[in-house]
Amino acid sequence: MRIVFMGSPDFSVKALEALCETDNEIICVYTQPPRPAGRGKADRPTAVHAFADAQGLPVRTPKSLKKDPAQAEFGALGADLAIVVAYGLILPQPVLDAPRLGCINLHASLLPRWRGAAPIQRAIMAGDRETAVQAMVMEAGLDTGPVLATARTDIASDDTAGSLHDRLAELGAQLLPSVIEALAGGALQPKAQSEEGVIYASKLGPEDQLIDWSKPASEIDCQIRGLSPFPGAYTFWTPPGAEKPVRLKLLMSRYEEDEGAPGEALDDQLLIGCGDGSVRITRLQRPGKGPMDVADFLRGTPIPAGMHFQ
RNA sequence: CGCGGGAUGGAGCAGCCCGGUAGCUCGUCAGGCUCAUAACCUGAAGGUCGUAGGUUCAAAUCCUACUCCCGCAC
Repeated sequence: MRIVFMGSPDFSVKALEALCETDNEIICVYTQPPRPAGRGKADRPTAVHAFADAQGLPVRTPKSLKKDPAQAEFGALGADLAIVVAYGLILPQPVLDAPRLGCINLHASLLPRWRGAAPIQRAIMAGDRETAVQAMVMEAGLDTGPVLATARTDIASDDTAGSLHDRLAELGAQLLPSVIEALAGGALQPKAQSEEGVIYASKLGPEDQLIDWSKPASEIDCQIRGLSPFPGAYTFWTPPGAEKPVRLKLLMSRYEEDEGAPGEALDDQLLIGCGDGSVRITRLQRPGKGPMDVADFLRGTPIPAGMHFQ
């Protein structure tokens, strides 16, 4: 089949890789245009862009697909199918209708739960015990289409957005080829999503990152792991001798039942009291430094019981 | 020319402002204590202080350039 692939971040690359190993023809790769990113403000191509270049695949990076020239170019490809994985642009109806077999989206949640931008992080932050990567037929609505296939996975108490992301990307990559094959043979029955349990996974913002120590420990633990390693949950802490508090990113934690004042260190091993219970921090990052295990951090910077975090 | 932080034995840090013997916590190794230990005691090894220049009697520390790492709403 002649397939158009549309995707942008790391998560999409796994799927594209898997696609490359099938005998389908990838006639074009759509991805977000290079944007100023990272340190030097330089325009950086997306992960998918870089991979496609390395594979010698043709790449297109329209800013939008709402206008006609872009839509006409898409239509002119004469694709059988479009595979969309975390592309980041809305596909208008004319685009959805262009490929002979339509557009298939790979989404990292158990729909209709966590439709939208940040399903992996939101699932962990909400304390979900299970999630999935699903293939669905795309419609005009945001992640509303009927589901074609599902690969489930449990969320462990030590999962982070990073570990879950990698696992789901892998599951998605495994799932995709069989979905395409079954679809080509007409053997797949799309199943409409339930109308109950619809939740949208809104984009992550700064208000999601700052830790409120008065919240229950279970929530804070999920917040820390759900935002790790990116963008990271943080708290403010004043180093000994310093005047201003600095941002401390907390990257890994474990829920504990010990009770204590919110934001206060309950021992010298970074057990921090919360509104209900406490969390043991096990990995963190201080400004200007790389991520490190708490044991390393404490060697250079002891945190005695009683110290406070904001 | 976007802004800011950082680089010091194996790990994590202090020292730099106010140049003058390389320091802390831990790890490693040896010995001791102990029924025993990741516990405790004693001792030892291990660093061209990111790189290249400059100033100086003397530079981790002051000046200049460079490299690499990190944060700034992916």
